[in-house]
Amino acid sequence: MSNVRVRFAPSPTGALHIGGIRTAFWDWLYAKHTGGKFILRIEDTDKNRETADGVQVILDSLREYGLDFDEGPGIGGPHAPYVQSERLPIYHKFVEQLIAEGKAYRAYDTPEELARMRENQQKRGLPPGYDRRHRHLNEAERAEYESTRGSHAAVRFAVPLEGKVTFQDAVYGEITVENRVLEDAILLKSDGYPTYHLAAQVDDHLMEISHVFRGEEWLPSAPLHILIHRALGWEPPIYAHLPVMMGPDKKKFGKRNGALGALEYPKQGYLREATLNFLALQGWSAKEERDLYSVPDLIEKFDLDGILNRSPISDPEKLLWFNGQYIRQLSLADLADRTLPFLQDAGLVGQNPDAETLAYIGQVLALEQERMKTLAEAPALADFFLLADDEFLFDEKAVTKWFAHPGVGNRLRRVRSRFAALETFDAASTEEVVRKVIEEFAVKGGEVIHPVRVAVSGRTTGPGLFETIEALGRDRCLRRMDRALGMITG
RNA sequence: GGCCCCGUCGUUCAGCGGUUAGGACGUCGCCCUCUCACGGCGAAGGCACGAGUUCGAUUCUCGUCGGGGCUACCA
Repeated sequence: MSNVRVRFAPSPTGALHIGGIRTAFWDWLYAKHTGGKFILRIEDTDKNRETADGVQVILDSLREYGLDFDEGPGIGGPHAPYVQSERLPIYHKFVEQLIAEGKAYRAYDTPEELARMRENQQKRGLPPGYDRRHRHLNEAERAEYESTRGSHAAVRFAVPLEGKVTFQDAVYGEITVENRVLEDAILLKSDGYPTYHLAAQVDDHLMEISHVFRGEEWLPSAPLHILIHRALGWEPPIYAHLPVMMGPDKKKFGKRNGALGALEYPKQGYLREATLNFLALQGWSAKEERDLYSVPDLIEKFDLDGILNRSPISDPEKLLWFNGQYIRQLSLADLADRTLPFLQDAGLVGQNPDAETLAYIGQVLALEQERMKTLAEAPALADFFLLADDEFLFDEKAVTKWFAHPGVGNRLRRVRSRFAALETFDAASTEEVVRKVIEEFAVKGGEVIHPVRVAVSGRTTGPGLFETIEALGRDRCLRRMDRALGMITG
């Protein structure tokens, strides 16, 4: 049994983006790898940014990717509650303790005063930051502020004025920061809610978190967090700051530069195992020349040592490649299960397909599997299989290219009548027919094969012609060829 | 501006003082072939720059340049 306890601590502010899934996945992997626990904690301390369905989106997203947690909202655990807004008294208690020990102080500044202060600093070319004006108020001043503004005071951390903080980050190595560059950060907001700075430290300690995986954007405030832990008399957890994933524009990957919400990827036809494989490699490496890893592989290989300290630029093409790889690995039954909803959404299959339809879909997908890069491409790839014989569309270019050749009508007519007379109608027998006709007319294979393909599918690309013909069946092929014959000019 | 982090093909990841600098995606070419795709083979393409240290630097140190993050009563 390991003592590793990692937590994923998102804020319920809307769509959990794909970077969040990467963090959660790495937490989960590390817990699985070490036999530790994975904890979910909701950091809802900013009621302004919170969305109504925020928590549900987080829960849904984690479930979508199979990232089950051992403790958290809904399932509880030894350190419940796991929602910060339900832990307010806990934070208040520690804030009181810090104030009593002179390690934090009440600050009465109004937002306007702070804005003015920053404005002045800017004007004078000084680095912006709280000037600690309320840190050393005398008794009379404090009493005065307390009586006039006491009800909306904030509590700030009294950063030691001298010294420095040194710590070992699991990813970035030794980090040293001088205390004097640190701010007297707000611990408790005037609305009674704690800031991340306080709440996360208190909870990480109380929940016995051993390793904190979080974005690199937190690196600058890590020393502050360590100072807070120490002020409370606690040993800080091990920090592993993760390189931020970047978009194609080399900016933090987000909605603005192409990142989709975690739940959007499956909707667009991406397989969870492909997305996870891709995400695992966004800033982590097993230090070998390999790309394809199953989730069990990753559980076995994932370690702190492989986490890189430079930000990867997310490449959508690579994700697409992963997806194609995983689609091809799918069993036919699994592929059909997962693709059916896309076919239904496109109106190509009804809501309750019968066994015969399901079998046909399986047959069709077997032919299209190797050319699908996402599940969402299935309708466009396979519509001609599923649409009625007089309904599927003929590609205009295909028609002008192949139906105008001299003699094409005669060749097609002969194929059609031979097809009609065939005893068994399958890929082998129809190919034999077509080859024979090619021979009889003494033309190049394409002069027969391509027009037949366009006739039965309406297009020039797709699975092998004879497999297509077999899947379609004789009746549909004959009707389609008749329809095509009506369009032929050559 | 200040503080912090980073710098190997277009992208990504190996390399950890001596290598023809390797794999993958993408690109291009060839093969397979009824098309498309899959698959196979091959090609182009990189150590940001400058000083040091060293017999020898992609690898160690410093500087320059470049990129990123932070600088809220948001996380």
